[in-house]
Amino acid sequence: MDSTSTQTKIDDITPAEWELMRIVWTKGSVYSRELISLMQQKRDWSDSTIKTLLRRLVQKGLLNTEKEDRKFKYTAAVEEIKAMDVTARQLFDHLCAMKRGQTLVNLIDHLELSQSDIESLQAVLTEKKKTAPETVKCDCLPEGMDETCDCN
Amino acid sequence: MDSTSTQTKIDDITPAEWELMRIVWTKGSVYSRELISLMQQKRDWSDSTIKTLLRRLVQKGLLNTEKEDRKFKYTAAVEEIKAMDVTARQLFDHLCAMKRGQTLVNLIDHLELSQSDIESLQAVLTEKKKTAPETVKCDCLPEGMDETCDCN
DNA sequence: ACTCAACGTTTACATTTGTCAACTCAAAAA
DNA sequence: TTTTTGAGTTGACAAATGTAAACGTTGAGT
Repeated sequence: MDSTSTQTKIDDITPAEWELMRIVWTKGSVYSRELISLMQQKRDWSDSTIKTLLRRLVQKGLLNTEKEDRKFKYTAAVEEIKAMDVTARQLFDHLCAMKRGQTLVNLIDHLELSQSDIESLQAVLTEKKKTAPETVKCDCLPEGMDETCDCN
Repeated sequence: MDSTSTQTKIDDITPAEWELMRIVWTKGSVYSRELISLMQQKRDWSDSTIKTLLRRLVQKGLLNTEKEDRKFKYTAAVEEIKAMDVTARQLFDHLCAMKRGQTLVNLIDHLELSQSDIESLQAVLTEKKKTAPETVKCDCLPEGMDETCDCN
């Protein structure tokens, strides 16, 4: 992956970068100055730090810049929902397949969701239930070694 | 945080470390040899690499060791579900509060869940719906700046 | 025309993470 | 007893990440 590559590394957003991306996604497009001041109201980061993060985000293909006067206007190069989906899936890939459901239950129990979020979730679950398997096997051990799994 | 600290860094499990932890959690307790051979059936990592990861996991307080003969028996120092929960919450903390529901919908749609997982999810949702707010506000911008939010 | 403030660019540096090779020791085998 | 081998320990190193100072350029104000 050379520096000329404009490959989007959507699956590689660091925590610090998420914070900036959220602002960009929410505002649609922002100038660095605005970004910096908004960011500094949430985190105690220096201007420099933020500029560096911005530069890296552009390199990673997550932000686009448009020169306007002397300054740059930043806009997201990837959809917020897309980034969220990729990241969430990535995380769940690390979890034992057998325990993903429980993790979701705990997560949902902990999150604040709106009435309509809940309705959408119920809808997708109803649909999913029609073809859901009776059980999902643990996939923590190498292929063909499932018998050894002590999963409770 | 000095090296003598045995503080459990449960919120700081790297991808490579997850792979090892999964094996430990699934098997309950394992000797490094077994761990290494199981791991090598999934990843092309050298013995050394795995030993290093193991060492770091012990340092982080995620694995416990028990000397038996010359070798160590490794056991998880934290519960799998606990680690999963913490990690999942951490991830969702990075996402716009307003779009967490949609992300969950997409995630659930993509995961393979068992009948009972789905039932548990439906149960928790039914319960949650009773007190769920009508809407959840975007929390991407600094406090008191919500009005500026362009969230769709 | 001169100076300063605002922006972007370069450098820098400590940590963390992914990956290993080399080394030490004692148990096991020859 | 000498050798081999399996386990754990050290040292290394590059890339990624968090953080930030210093520097260069140019438009705006004096």
